[in-house]
Amino acid sequence: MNLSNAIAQMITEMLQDKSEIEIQRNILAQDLGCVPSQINYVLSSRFTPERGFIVESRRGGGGCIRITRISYDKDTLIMQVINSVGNRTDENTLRNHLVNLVYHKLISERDAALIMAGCGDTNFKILPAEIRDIIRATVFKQMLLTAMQE
Amino acid sequence: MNLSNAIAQMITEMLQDKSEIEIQRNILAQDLGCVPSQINYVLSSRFTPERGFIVESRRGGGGCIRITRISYDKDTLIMQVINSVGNRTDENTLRNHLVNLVYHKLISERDAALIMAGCGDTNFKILPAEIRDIIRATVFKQMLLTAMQE
DNA sequence: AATCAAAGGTCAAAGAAAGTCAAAGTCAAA
DNA sequence: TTTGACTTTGACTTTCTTTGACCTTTGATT
Repeated sequence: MNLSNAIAQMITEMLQDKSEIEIQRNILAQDLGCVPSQINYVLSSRFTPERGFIVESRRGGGGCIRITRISYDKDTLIMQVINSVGNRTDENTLRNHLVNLVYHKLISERDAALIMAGCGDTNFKILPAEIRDIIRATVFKQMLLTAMQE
Repeated sequence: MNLSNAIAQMITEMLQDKSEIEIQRNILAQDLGCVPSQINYVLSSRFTPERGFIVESRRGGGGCIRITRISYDKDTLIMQVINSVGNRTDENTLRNHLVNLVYHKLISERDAALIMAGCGDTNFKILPAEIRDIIRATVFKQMLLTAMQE
């Protein structure tokens, strides 16, 4: 496992029973033995809005980074996801959405796996990249809506 | 025996008592004394959906290749379907396959609906017809295998 | 106000995987 | 013997990660 995943896991654990934590970037980096900017990398690659997080920060003395898990109104989360997907989306963003949907128990892990299988980049290898993202978005929305029925 | 067969056999052995392994391409290649891209060749020529495998990968630091095997002695009909689909298929044929699979209780109606949602012609409207059938077949096989994982 | 130290932020380069593709090699069948 | 399928190889590409130099913001001190 690489460093970034370890950091992400640690942060996730800190968030286990709270909906919000505050960390000090330099301290965390020192504890982990990595450079401070690596924390930023982890946050921007994994604690994204698609996965249901808000990240805020304050600089200067006493500064810190606050990571908040967004709580959604379930009825509208689906529509928000579909909206934010729009008519094109890449594989990673989609995976993030799915992680979030599963977390909020709007779809099962199984359905998520099935959807991911249908939307993975390998399926669209023969298509030019721009078209891939369009097809992916279409397939995704169709499947998601189907998964939501009943 | 040629190199590719040897590599395939080695991977098969690694999968003997697990249903899933993760390998590092460069390391395996080095162990075997072959160029890394040969691993890709073996995977794409032998560890295909038709033979009951799912192959996924991550690039970058800490990246790896995951190979999942579907236990196919048990699921013979599934494999027959996947094989008969081949690399292109139209929507109607697919629907018939799904009806048949549901009838034999090899997949749930729900899974069938999800798969159909992912493979329907509307999703591929913007693609030329020949390509549609190719993408559809790929998506279908991928999803069907995923649905089979317990 | 001016300054300073203590945060955190940005960005680009280097590193670490895996993927792609086409050229060249092999070998059996027609 | 020519052809065509399958294999081998390596140069080049893409994606993700790690690192470090430099920048900006903020609160405290003078």
